[in-house]
Amino acid sequence: MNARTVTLREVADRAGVHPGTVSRTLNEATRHLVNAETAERVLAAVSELGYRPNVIARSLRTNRSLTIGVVVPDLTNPLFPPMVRGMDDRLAASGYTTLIANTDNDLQREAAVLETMRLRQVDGVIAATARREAFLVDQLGADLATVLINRRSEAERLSAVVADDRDGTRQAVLHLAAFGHERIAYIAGPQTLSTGADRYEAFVDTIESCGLDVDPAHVFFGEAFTEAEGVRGMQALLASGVPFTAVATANDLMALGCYSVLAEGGLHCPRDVSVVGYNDMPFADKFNPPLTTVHIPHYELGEHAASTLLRLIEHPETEPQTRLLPVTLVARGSSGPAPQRLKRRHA
Amino acid sequence: MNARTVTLREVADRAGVHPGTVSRTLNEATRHLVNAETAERVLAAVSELGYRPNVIARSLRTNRSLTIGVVVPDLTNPLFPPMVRGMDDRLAASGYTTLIANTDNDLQREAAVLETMRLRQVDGVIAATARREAFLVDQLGADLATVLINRRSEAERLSAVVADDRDGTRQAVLHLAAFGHERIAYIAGPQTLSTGADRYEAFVDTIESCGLDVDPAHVFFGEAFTEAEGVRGMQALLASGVPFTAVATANDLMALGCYSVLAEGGLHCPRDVSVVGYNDMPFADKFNPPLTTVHIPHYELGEHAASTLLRLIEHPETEPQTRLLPVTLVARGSSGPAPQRLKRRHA
DNA sequence: TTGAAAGCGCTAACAA
DNA sequence: TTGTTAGCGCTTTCAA
Repeated sequence: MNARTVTLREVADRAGVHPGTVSRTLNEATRHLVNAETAERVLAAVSELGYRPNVIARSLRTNRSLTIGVVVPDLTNPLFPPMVRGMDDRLAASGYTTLIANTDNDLQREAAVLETMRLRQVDGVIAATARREAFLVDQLGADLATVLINRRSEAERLSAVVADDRDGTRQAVLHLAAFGHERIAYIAGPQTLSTGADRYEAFVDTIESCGLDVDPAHVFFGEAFTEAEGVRGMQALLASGVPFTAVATANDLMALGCYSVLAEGGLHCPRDVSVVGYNDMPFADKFNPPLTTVHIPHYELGEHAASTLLRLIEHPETEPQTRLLPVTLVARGSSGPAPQRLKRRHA
Repeated sequence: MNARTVTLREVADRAGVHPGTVSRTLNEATRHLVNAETAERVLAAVSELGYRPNVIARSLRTNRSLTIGVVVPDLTNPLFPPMVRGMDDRLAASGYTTLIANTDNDLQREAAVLETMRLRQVDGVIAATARREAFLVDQLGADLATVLINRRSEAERLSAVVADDRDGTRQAVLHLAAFGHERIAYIAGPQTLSTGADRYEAFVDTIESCGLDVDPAHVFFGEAFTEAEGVRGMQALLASGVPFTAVATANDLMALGCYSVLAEGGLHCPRDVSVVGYNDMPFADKFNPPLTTVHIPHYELGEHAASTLLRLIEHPETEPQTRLLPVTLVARGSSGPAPQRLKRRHA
């Protein structure tokens, strides 16, 4: 702290009142209890002395830190900054401050991070980690207001705000089907993440609802939502020898991985193979070709998660609810009509 | 807070010692003052009761919040997440928690954000805002440990960690010169930001040191580091009618803006015009063409800023110092040999 | 090596 | 409407 710390007591002395009165003047909820004239005198003293309330002392007394913990796998993943901003903007508007922590999808770090947040007495937590095992769920929820984002609660015991992954995948597949594609491959995300599992299931459902078949050779299960896994996926798909004219991916980075394998193999996207991503990450429109993908309202997800959490803090007895936000397919250059004749797709 | 809050006093009771002893046991610095056996008993009680120290109470007492404020213009700008992670990783390792706030380059928000941080008794601030006017400088520094990142301190009164913008721009221009370009245009960033001004000055210096001239018609001053300004810049450059074979930009987004104008005008990059960006933003290698640009060690900038701040907090009397981190040109597909013959570059 | 006591700055129940 | 009082949970001087 700096030397120039003015306390409530000093303000009280200056205004010739009791510290309690100053406190009452400064607090919205109790301001009405104090005489207008007195309040004026207090406020004058406050500005003369440049008084700023000590939030820490207040928190100690009130047991509310006005702080919310936000847990993300990695802020560096372009998905999360918009979400976080959505939360922060909403929370800041209500006087809350946001504590952001990265877990790198590591359970140990996740535990450590949550511990830190508890120690800091956060009033609530928004968790953007997508792991399906109910690790957070067990720890939190019961004694800390918690909202999940981008991940449903398996047991439905926690409130969640998620994008409609099933519908998004459905739109992606229908988009390809409308282009006449009948052999559509899929590069799935990790099935340990709810996003990975949901999207894969929706893929299967939609393919079948189109009267098409899911050839096991047409599905690759990535171990992470990364470009490298996209590369592995497309390589495996091509190596299988089973022809396809389009591939849907569980994530834009994977789609990017497909791009490079296709290019290396002398295959043109979308002329030879259409590619559809997922997420509409920033600059997806700048890629070569511009990526057709499913847009997720990241910022709004964040906002809704924040609102939901705020409500939960106000009314702890609220029933958990899952909020599903709509997504939209963004058609760009990476998808087009199915080739007339199926050629072999070997690299 | 939840019902299950165990206090120091309860631990003391359980261990049959005085609260002071528990405190001493739990604090690194004073642990040696307590008998090994006693300490063991205390630690046992701690884990039996699941005690967690109340950080807020500690802060109130010690006047240290173990919290650092980080001020960025906009977390959504891909520059900042890696910086923030660099800081956070370093700070977390020392037990500090990071409070991130966005200003949107708005002075009012900046003031509000800093006020919030003061109220929260942050132990220090890292400011990543690049505005040149010494707004923060006036407010901070004197009474709060402050480190600037990505921006030098005009008066050199604050410590700063910056990338070597002059050298980066130099490298970019020399790269183009080595390709035989003699008419090199420049799309500059806002001159109100130190990054914008430094890079522009380095551009002029380097061009001249190459024995070339800076034609005023070859320079466009963007009002923001955005794609839209890149578009405006390239349009202006082409409209001027003064031929050029390459353009350096103060920022990757601006380079992206150039791409679209060139494409619209039927000009090929790099065959007709080479383009060089700045920052090496994520996925710059995925653009069409892959962008030649100057790589900045964002993560390391963050780490260094954090280390510098930590040192400053430990030793407040340290002289302010500016740390310059090296940058490197990354040659990719958007730059190539100058066309043999200068053609008119009208759109 | 440990206990006692005071107090960080604030809020809130109670009294006046 | 205001003052009084107590105390949030912790650290830290001082004394033993």
